[in-house]
Amino acid sequence: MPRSREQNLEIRNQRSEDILHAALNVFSRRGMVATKISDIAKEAHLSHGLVYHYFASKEEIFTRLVRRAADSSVQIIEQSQLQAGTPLAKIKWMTEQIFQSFSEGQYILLFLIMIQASTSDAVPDEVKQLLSSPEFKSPVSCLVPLIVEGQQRQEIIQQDPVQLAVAYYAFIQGLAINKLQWPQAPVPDAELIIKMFK
Amino acid sequence: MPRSREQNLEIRNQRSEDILHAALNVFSRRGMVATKISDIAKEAHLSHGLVYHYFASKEEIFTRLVRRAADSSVQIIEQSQLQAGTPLAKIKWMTEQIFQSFSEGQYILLFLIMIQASTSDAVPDEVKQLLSSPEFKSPVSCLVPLIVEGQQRQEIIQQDPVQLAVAYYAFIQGLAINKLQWPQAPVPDAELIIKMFK
DNA sequence: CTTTTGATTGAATAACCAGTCAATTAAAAA
DNA sequence: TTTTTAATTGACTGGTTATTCAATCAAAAG
Repeated sequence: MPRSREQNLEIRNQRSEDILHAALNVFSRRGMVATKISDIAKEAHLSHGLVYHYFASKEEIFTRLVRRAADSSVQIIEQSQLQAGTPLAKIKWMTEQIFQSFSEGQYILLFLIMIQASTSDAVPDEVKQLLSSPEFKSPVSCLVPLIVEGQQRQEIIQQDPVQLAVAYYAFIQGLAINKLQWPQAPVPDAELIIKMFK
Repeated sequence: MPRSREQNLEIRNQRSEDILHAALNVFSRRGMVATKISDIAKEAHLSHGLVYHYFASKEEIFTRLVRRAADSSVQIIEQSQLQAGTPLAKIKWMTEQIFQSFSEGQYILLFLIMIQASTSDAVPDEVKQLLSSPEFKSPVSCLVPLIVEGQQRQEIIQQDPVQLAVAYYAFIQGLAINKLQWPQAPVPDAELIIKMFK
């Protein structure tokens, strides 16, 4: 008798997780196109044939990771909305969460995948559709209402809220990229970025 | 009789400039690896064979653009040093120059090439050597002395100058990337980023 | 130890693309 | 118009990599 259904399921979950994890590491450093399936297989310590047993293509793997990255960012934003306190306090809390995750190691890679996805023309069509679909909430558009509320309470400077949100998000993206370039460089204090709202 | 030496020289200069210009556009949107020589040729309205008449390889073209980008950034930094005024005023002037160039259109693409060059593992070895060579001055290391001077004059907040420089540069990089994603989004005022030093 | 089933492998194939080169074209001047 | 020379073209070659698939392996249970 062979393995039970559950045992096989567990193996499959484990393997596909291994592959996604390996792919995240390689994609974030080399980009999707420059990454060979054999690079992913090597990183995950398995054969390239097995990668195709679990995923139809390199593009499917990339798309899965973009989905995951989008989910993560939504999660962080939603959690910050649930925090008690003023809008600015929520933004600060969110910033601290993001900075903390930058120092840990997997969320920042998802962040970098997201930057690739939204920056490069050389991504799968499915990714382009995902990012331009109405249900995809960009961090900038999520941030704007919070900023407006803070401005009504006079705790945030009176400036174009979209511009402030763009600047905030640009800063975060820039720090993520910097972290990739110099992993040992310290992440600044959340207060430094919050200053732009005052 | 054929064309004169000068006429041919002019044609060659023009063509190689066409190719570099086209390559800059395509590279910045698709990345080096995802860009085919035929993409560059199409963008420049000439045949792919001609690209090889002027350049030995795709990598040579990319490396040339990275050199150009490095030169541009050095130029802006040096110009800012020549400005009259306090260190913070110099930084502000530099920021304004950079923001202005972001709205124009070719310098920002060089900036994006530089980000690719320093972020991706999939760049030619020559680029890696260039960026790690001692004569290459990174913007961060150029900025640190200026920040230290500003701190001595009490016009810049007393914080780790490297961290401030990293944050400043991250912000600039992030804005460049944002501009690629949403070209119509307004570039913020230089004063917004200067706040972090106060 | 044998059987069963699905995970796993890697040789084989197919598609793509960088880079080459023989042939063509275009411009200038005789 | 003809000649000369260098720019320009695009069919072709070689190497690389995505993807397939027939064969093998490994674990569980009788």
